[in-house]
Parts: sequence; C-alpha cells; structure tokens
Amino acid sequence: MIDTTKYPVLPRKFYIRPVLTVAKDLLGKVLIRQNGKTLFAGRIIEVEAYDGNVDEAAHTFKGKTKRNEVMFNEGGYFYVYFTYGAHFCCNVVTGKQNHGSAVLIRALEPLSGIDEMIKNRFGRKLKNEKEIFNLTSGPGKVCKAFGFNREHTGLDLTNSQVFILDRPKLKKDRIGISKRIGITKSINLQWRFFEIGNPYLSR
DNA sequence: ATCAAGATTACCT
DNA sequence: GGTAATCTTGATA
Repeated sequence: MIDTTKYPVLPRKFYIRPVLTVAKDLLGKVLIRQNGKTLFAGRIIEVEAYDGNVDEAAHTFKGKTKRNEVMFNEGGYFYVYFTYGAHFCCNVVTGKQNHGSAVLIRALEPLSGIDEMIKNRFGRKLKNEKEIFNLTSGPGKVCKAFGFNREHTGLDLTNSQVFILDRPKLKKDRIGISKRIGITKSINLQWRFFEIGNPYLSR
C-alpha cells in the first residue's frame, strides 16, 4: 500500500505543456483512484500522445463534439471514452485551453488495491502467477481494473479522487518509442512511449 | 433514420 | 497470428 501523502500530487502546470513532453514525463508517475476505503494505485509504464491539431487519429482532429469536449479543457482533466461496444479508455488532457490534446494511459504496473483490481477484471481469483501481468496491460484493462467509466470523464486531476503522484523521471535510456497501437490514421507518428522491459506492458 | 468505424479484448487455431 | 463480439458516436440524408 503506498502512502499518498508521501509524494506531491502533480500540479496544473505539469499538464499545461506540449502533449509529447507530458506523455514522456508521465512514465514512472503513479495514477491513483481513491474510492471510499479502496485505494487503487498503479505506476504508469505505457502511454500514447494524441494531438487534434496535427494528428488525424485524435478524437479532436475534426473539432469539438459532445464526446470529446473534455479534451479541449486545459491540461489536468481526465478524459474517459467508451469504444468497441465494450471498453473504456482513460486519458490525461494536456496543453492549454482549447488545444485538444491528451495522453492515453495504456498500461500500469499495479501497486495498491490489487485484490480489488483482480475482482474488477476477472471476478475471481488469479488462475496462476502469470495472470497478474494481464491485469492492467492495455487501456481497456486499466479502466476495468480501476473501475473507470463515463462518470469519471471530466474529473479534475488536481482536485478530485483521481490524481497522479509525482515520482522521479525515467532515465532516457529506459524509455522506448514506437508507433501507436490499434489506429488506422496518422500511423507513422512515433507517439507511443513505454518503459523498456517492464512485464506489465500491453501485447 | 441509417450506417460504418472504432485510441480493444478474449478466445481460437 | 486471426477474428468475432458489441454498442456508441459522428456523419450523412
């Protein structure tokens, strides 16, 4: 169980920066959801950047809609959307008001609330020791494990039950860079960032 | 009103 | 490695 008072909560100014900078800097930070007596915590190990100004894959590329309006907030808000008729994905909004950029949280290394995460994901106990690495190794899995859904979109990460704790930046040689996963537009942008070798990565 | 696509996952061979 | 599942959203009429 990690002590949430031990590290500072990331402030607004962390998020109001270019999306690629925030994406890389989020690696190693700790995402928290405090839900009553349950504390969910996970170390961010895989992210992707989306920027509606230049990126056809971003939800905001064609302008504001009811679904994506949170992404046009200033940095530091939580954007959760539903996709494929089954899964929620969660993002951290970045940049200045009206910019339309965000970082998708693709995978976490679970730290606290692990029993609750297992319950949320599988509704049973782990089958074997390896299954722990399937707990939060994908954007839909992260939301299922933490219990994120529509109700959480628009939350202020600087002033709510969902927030991110500061931790030291990863060393540059520990950060992998690749194309983004699961998109069909702007496929050549190398906007996926991850901690090399972490066993909780997606796919 | 209708329709195609989707920032995925689980399960199959 | 391939694909079915499932339903919301945004575009077009």
